[in-house]
Amino acid sequence: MPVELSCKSEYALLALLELAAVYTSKEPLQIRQISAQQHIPDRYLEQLLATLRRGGIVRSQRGAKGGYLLAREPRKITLLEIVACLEGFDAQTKEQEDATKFTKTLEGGIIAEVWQEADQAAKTILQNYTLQDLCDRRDARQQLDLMYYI
Amino acid sequence: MPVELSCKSEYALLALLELAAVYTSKEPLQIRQISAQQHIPDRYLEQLLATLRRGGIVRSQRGAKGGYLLAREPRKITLLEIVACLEGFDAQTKEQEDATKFTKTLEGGIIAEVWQEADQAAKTILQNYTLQDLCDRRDARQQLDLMYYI
DNA sequence: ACAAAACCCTAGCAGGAAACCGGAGTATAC
DNA sequence: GTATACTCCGGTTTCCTGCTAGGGTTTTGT
Repeated sequence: MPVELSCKSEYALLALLELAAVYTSKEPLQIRQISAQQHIPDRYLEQLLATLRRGGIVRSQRGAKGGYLLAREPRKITLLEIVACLEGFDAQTKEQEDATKFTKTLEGGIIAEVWQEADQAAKTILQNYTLQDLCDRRDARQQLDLMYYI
Repeated sequence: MPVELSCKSEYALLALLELAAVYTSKEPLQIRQISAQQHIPDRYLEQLLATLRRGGIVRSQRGAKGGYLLAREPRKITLLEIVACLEGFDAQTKEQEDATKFTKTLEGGIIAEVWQEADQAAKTILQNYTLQDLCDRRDARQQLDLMYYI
């Protein structure tokens, strides 16, 4: 299981899906609403949304009647961008880490190269999925479930 | 950095590279030799080699003049097999975990599917590399470094 | 102006996994 | 039979994740 889905990323994606669902209304969604809907600890979700805001993925409206909105349209937000924001690899930090950590020894460098290749393959998958894609897939699934129910 | 290289896997791969280098001699390599060569804590390496033995990747010779050997030729050992042995995902355990953990909610199921796709992409890379490939690449690199030195 | 609603920061804790160490036992070579 | 080296099992230390806590700041509604 090289690619692990952390609880953190899971929560963030669920929250972003909620925001994407109401994106066209331009109305902010509050932390309480999201946490209640998706069963996420609200104080924890607050931190995640703050991180996403600093990463330019959502923007916030302070004060009463405030809340969170997507910073861009769901089609313009890739899953890679989201996990990169949360897990905090700035593309520089990680390159340096992987490049310098074991390049001292020849074998270590070889191993790091292969791992980076596997990493790149996984990243490419996440790069090619947008929030909109997830919404579309959910809607399709929901439609399907409904048909089976009838 | 979806795909992380754990210290455990790194150590194991370095040790296996040492074993692969002397594979044709049929002579066992001792823990002390490997740990000294690659700067790995010997008592820890012992555990890793025990795991690899239970996974059928190396075999051991007890007693004086004992040590470890590869169970098969380096060409027949894939990197995926190695990390699967160490990280302990039996292909059953992980499938169940990913399938049941969040399929209760619709959104969670969608997310898990995408993650599994990314995971599969990374696994495929590791599946297509063998120990022999790493050895070959190391030898080529070594040759190159030597040419630059002269 | 004032209070309530909501976001904003920082610190810290509990649990568990990863990394590592030690001691007593067991098989093999000589 | 002794030295050598693996084997089993348990303990310790360190680190990270998920989560909680308590204060602060900004905005809205009246």
